[in-house]
Amino acid sequence: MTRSPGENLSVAAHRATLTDRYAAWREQGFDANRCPVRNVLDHLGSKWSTLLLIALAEKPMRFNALLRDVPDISKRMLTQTLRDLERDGLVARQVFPTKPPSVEYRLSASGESVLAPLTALVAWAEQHFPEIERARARFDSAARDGEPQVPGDSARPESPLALAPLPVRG
Amino acid sequence: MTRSPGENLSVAAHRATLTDRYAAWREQGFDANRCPVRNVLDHLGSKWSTLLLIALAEKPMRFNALLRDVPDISKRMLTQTLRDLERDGLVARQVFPTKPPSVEYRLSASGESVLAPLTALVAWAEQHFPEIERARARFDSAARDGEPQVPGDSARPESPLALAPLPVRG
DNA sequence: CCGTATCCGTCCGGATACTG
DNA sequence: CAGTATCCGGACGGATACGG
Repeated sequence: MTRSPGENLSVAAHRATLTDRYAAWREQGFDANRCPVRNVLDHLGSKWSTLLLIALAEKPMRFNALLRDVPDISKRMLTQTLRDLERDGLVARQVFPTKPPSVEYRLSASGESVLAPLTALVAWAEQHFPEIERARARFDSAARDGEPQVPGDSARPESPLALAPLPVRG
Repeated sequence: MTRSPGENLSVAAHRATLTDRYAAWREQGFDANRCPVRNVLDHLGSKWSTLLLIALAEKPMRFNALLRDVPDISKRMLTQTLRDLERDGLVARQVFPTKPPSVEYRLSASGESVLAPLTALVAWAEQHFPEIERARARFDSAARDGEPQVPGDSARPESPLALAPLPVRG
């Protein structure tokens, strides 16, 4: 476990920020309507929204272009996700009265501003993807084997100096 | 619309990165199993995972402590979300053989490393939350009014210099 | 205390067909 | 071209009861 002090400091800073924000939401009663995580990130985390934002990051696109570009998305979900993004003001929809009509979708200023944190998250995801796959494989095989006690495996350190036994109330 | 050139450059950089990554996934046939967005971010975007990561960022916690701390989550969902996070290697589960047994959950090294991009996204969400709420209100009221053509409203600029009319093929 | 098991309603999301 | 309408299976997610 040789970690650079810089890394630790950075982690500590993020930890402090998140803890602080978390406390702030808590003071507001954790109202789902006022908690940005539950209100904004839930949206961004929906199945197709990030993929659409990334697709639109390159250039404005029309409905069927997006349909071809983003694989496996259905018309229904494309419409719905675009509507949600439009409602949140991240994507602007522009209709051209041609015949047949054409509709173009583009990132708004808000939509462009989310690219920065999104890029960071995507970079993290790509970087840690192999590690995550390994973790999943380990977890799944351990589950299949009935999670036996592997003597040499100190990955899950059954700490001997445990918590004090809890007083059993009631 | 006075935007600093620095902001524009930054947007351009993120745009380029995302476009590049997107092209890479496309070359791999966009296999859902190999696309980090669909594979990793879908998980992080699930209803409770980010909230749990933030809660655990402060300090390791036990099951019932999390249950009290994160409002509105049920036992079922807490168990399930923690399992998912554990499977992905973001959270480590440690059992202490006390009586009654106690279980502690803590961020793993991976889990700590995700705090950085997560903090960025949370910060974005908090910062743009008022703007998003305004956008939603505008969208909803426009929908109620049957989306009429408002003369003075140049928010949705029905651009006169539109795309060249599309050649109607077929 | 830390879960699992079960039931059950809701909504997500795909397939298909139809419209302006 | 750009959607809407409808159907429908299955996953999500809460409530409750029970187990180690």
